[in-house]
Amino acid sequence: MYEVIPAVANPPRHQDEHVIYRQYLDAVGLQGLASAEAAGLHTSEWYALSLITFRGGLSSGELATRTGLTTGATTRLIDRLEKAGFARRAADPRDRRRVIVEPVPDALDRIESVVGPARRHLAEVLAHYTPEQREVLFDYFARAAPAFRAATEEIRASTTDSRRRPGRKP
Amino acid sequence: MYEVIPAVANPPRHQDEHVIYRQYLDAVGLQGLASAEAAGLHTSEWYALSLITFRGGLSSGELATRTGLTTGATTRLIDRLEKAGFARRAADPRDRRRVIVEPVPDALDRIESVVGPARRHLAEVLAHYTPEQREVLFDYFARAAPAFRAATEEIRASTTDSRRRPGRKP
DNA sequence: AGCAGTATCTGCATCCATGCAGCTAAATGT
DNA sequence: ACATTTAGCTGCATGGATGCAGATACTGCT
Repeated sequence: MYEVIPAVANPPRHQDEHVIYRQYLDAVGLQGLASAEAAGLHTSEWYALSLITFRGGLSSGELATRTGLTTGATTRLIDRLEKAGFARRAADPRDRRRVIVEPVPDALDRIESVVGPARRHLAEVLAHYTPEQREVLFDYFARAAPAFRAATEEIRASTTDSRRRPGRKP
Repeated sequence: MYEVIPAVANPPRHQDEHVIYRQYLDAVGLQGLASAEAAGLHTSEWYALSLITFRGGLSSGELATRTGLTTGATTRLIDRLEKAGFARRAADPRDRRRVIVEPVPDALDRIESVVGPARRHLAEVLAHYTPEQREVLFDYFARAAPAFRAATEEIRASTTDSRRRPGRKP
């Protein structure tokens, strides 16, 4: 993550930070996974829901592109999200072929209510910083989010080869 | 997450922080997901690998408990991790029935090398804080990780009912 | 030694997400 | 008007993860 920084000085602290950060990211990731599962969402559904929530709405095709699924699979994915009440389809007035997938706010809150209680641990952690320190933390959160999104895009872009589905036959 | 704090004063900033934090967590989660996929890992595999990596090694049974899978499914899971080179089985000298699953360090580094480049975005973000500010940030990372792990456990514990596999029938 | 309990593995069946290919509706270009 | 392209949906087939139940190997107790 930041071994990019000139390695000239590589004091023990550096290594510590690396490990700490890695474990932190891992912990956040697992918590997200558990949350998704608690909401009854599979990975791709959670991923898709995040995307449409962040953008406020996405067309089926855009979603297909972003997730890397075929349009057919995406249709099914939207079906599932819709059935579970997390998203709904809306018509695009500009282009009547298109389908805009929107998040359903109530359902999102529903997730939050499932996950919220457990997150009091986080609240406790955040609570014991001074206002100035919180300032720093939230500055980081605000800056890091786009950075993570950029990293995600790069990682996904490089994963078109998908070692997981090797030429499965003609 | 921290709406637990007395809601008496609920200034706009509060709401902002909430949104910022949520989007941040989401971004981190998606990045993790993308990383896992880039490494050719499915959700449960990634989850399991994180667990054994954090603990340095876990028995098959413990892994089954933690993941919520049956022992049979866990065997298969370990098979896949082993085949992919991310973990290996080791004998427990104390109890020869048991199998200890250990992470393979090289494979972990392999993941890091796939994901690392994209994370330079994060490095850039972290780089522009002063040492004092970094101190605060890493203090948070170190404290938040266990908090997330605790939250994860609670969430999973409450998800035994799994609305996803409704009485599927004899 | 024998017996009960425990840890893991294996065979079988099932479920479900996904790819693929063809289809219809709508937009766009000539 | 007609042809072409684009967006999304549906039928069919496949693969892979998982549960379940029984098999096997080992431990610990008596």
